[in-house]
This record gives sequence, C-alpha cells and structure tokens, in this order.
Amino acid sequence: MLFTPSNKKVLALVDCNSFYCSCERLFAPHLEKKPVVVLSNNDGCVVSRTDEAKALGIPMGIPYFKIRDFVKKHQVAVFSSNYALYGDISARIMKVLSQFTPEIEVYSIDEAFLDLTGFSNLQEYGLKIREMVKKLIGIPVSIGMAPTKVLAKVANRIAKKKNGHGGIFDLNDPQTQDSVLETIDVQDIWGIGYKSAEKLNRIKIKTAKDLRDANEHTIQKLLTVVGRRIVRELRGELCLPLELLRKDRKQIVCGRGFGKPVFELEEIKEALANYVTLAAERLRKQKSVCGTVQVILHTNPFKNTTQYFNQASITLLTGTSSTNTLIRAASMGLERIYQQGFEYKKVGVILINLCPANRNQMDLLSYRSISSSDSCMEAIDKINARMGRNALKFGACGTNDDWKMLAKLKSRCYTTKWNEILAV
DNA sequence: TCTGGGGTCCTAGGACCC
DNA sequence: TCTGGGGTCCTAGGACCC
Repeated sequence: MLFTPSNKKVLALVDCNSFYCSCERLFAPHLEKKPVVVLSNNDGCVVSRTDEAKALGIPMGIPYFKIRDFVKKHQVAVFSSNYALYGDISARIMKVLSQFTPEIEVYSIDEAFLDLTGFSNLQEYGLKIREMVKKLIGIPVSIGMAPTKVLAKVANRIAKKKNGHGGIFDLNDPQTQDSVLETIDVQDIWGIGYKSAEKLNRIKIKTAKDLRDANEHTIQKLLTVVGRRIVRELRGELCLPLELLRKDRKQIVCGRGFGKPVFELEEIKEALANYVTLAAERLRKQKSVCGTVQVILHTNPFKNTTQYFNQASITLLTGTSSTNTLIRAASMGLERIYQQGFEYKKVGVILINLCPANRNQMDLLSYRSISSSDSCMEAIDKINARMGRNALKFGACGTNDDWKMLAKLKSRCYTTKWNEILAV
C-alpha cells in the first residue's frame, strides 16, 4: 500500500465503560452481567449504570427514592459512591495508557485522549490497548479514533453503543464520517447541550452532518466561537489540541448538600469549616495560594418553601493556603449572608484568585493585569513603611515614569485613600 | 422523608483610565 | 472643570462537561 503523507492527526479517545460500576464489579465479580448502579453523594441519585441497568430503563440522574422499589424488584445491585477508590483505579489506568504513547491528555476520571499519529494498523493497536487495560486493571474500555477530539467523541459513542465493533471504532475515513454523522443527533455532539440543540433545531439543523455543513458565521452568531470550533472539528480540522500538561486549577470548589434541612448558623459553620479544610488541602497540593474566598449558601430548590440563595466574597490581604486563615475568612463570609428563618440545604466554599505559592503578595494581587518594576515597588514599600503594613494593598505598574505611577495608584484597585498617599 | 459535586470557557455590561 | 472616544479590567451569568 502507498504511504500517503498527511498532516492529519490521529486521536484516540479511551473511555471506561460504566466506570464507577465497573470499579465496584472488580470487588464483586459475581455482578458481572448483572444490573448495577452507583449513587451520588448522600445516595441522592444515580450517577453510573451498567448496560444491564440501562436496559431495565433506569435513567441517568434519577433520584434514588423514585426507583427504590423498582430496583429491589429487579435485583439491581446498588452502591454508594466511593471516590477514593475510583480515583485510585483511574490513576492506574492512565499509567497503563501512557505506555502506549507519551502524548496523552487525561481528560476526566474515566477518559483520556491519546495521540496515535503515525501508528499503523490502528484497529489492532486499539485492541491491544483494550486488552491490556482489561488484563492489568480489569476495567473494560471503548476506543474511538478520529482526526479531532469532537470526531473522536463521536467514534467512541459508536464503539460503545453498536455491537460488532469490538469496542473500537475508527472514524478517520471521510466517507465513513459522512455516513456516520448523518445518524448522530446534534444534541449528542460533545459541546452541544440542551440549549444549543434547541437553537440549532430552530434553524433546521438536526444532525451532526447538518452542523458540519452549516455556515460557520451563522453558527458563530448563534453559539459563539465555541460553536464555530465544533463545526471545524466536525470537518476534521483540529481546533482543540491535546493538553498534555495538567494545568493548575483556576478555582477550587467544595460544598455538599446537607442530608436534612439545617437552620442554625453554628451547624452550617461547622460543615463549612470541613469543606474549607478539604479545599485548602487541594490548594496546597497544587502549590497555590488563594486571594479570594467565596461562600455560597442555599435553601432546597426542590422544596416548596421560601427560597434563599446568596454568596459572599472575602478578599484576603495576603494570598494564603493556611487552613485556619481560610476558615476564618469563610466564617466571616457566612455570617454576612446567613439569615435566620430559612431551611438551609447546602453550603460551600469556592477558592478563587489563585496563583502559584512562590509568588509574593505584590505579585499575587497584580498577577493578572499589572506588570511590576523595581522603582515602583520601592515607592510602595516606602508608603507602606510610613503608613503601616498593607496600607497599600496592590502594587506595581509597568513604567518608571512617576506621573504614570501616581495615576495608577489613584485608580480604584488601590485601597488607600489618595489624600493619605499625598500626605506621605 | 429522600433530587450530586467539581470544573471550564465565553460574553455583555459597568467602571475606570487616558 | 468639561468633553468624547477608545481601551482595559472586572464581574455576573449562561452554557456546557464528566
């Protein structure tokens, strides 16, 4: 066969089948071929189902209390979720996958994109990957191959759904793409959610093929650049490259619903302190400090009672990863928004304004917008020395020009009153 | 009685600056 | 002090994903 030079990428999306359920099956082999579901936190709703459970008609996300009797009747095995276990198994799988290519993006707990550009006999290679993961870890995976991420997602869907593909589907061939995209509902494309699908349907775009062949500008007007990228990816043009390095989180969220309604501030505070502790651990793990702590407090939207949703943001003078400091800030925020008389359902904390811990305070607060210069720093240091620590919260500007510096200092991002600075 | 939790990216609009 | 245009930054909110 002739070798055809091509700059086309070959990406493979490896996706674990019913991941959480498959993990539970590892320790309960007798559940092979039996219906299994895994529930969310507090056993709230179904978050993972095996094919057998799907066949029984159990939908994703259904509240558990609605199917409790049904589940008993059909002898469905039910598990509470065990995220520590799933995380551990996931890490092992990724390790196995990275032996097949160094170019791997771990996309989620149960998915990874692999760059297989240049490999020959993809079908066989895919089978090998599949066998290896099954043999070493015990988890079944499906593999979709295509020139772009969006197409690889489509391919994976087919590998997973249709029997007779051996869990692998190659969508690199343009003719195959043509016939396959026709059968894919626009709503089932990666990145097209419920709202966007509605908009597309309104202008008679129903299938993935319709979307691929649509006018880019029309789509951009409708769905912003996000939609336009999807169109291009469907055409085989790579717009979403592999992200090989794991980036630091830009925000860290930690919160959970209470099992029962809660009324008292102290009780909420205690829960919040726990979440802050967890969030702070994650923060330190990625070696970042946090500049702003946001607290959220909700009543139960499913309940027919007076609703209350609120949030408070606390800006810290100095970036920190200290659990105690963060808890103090969060408690302050909570006190600000807590009101008596509501049945609270959920509290949580969001750490935002994160930056690497090896930057100092000045850098933290100017991290995103303003670049620094020494003379400016010196001036600010002097002002702070005269007026007390942290009189000037933000620092730095891009030039030595005194006038420009003063203009910067006058702007609203500096907390000290201008007259006081003049007095120095 | 009981309805998950943790993320990202994009845009519009306001505030502020020169 | 007034004027307007253009640029940048910040935030809230929307949409989406697993």
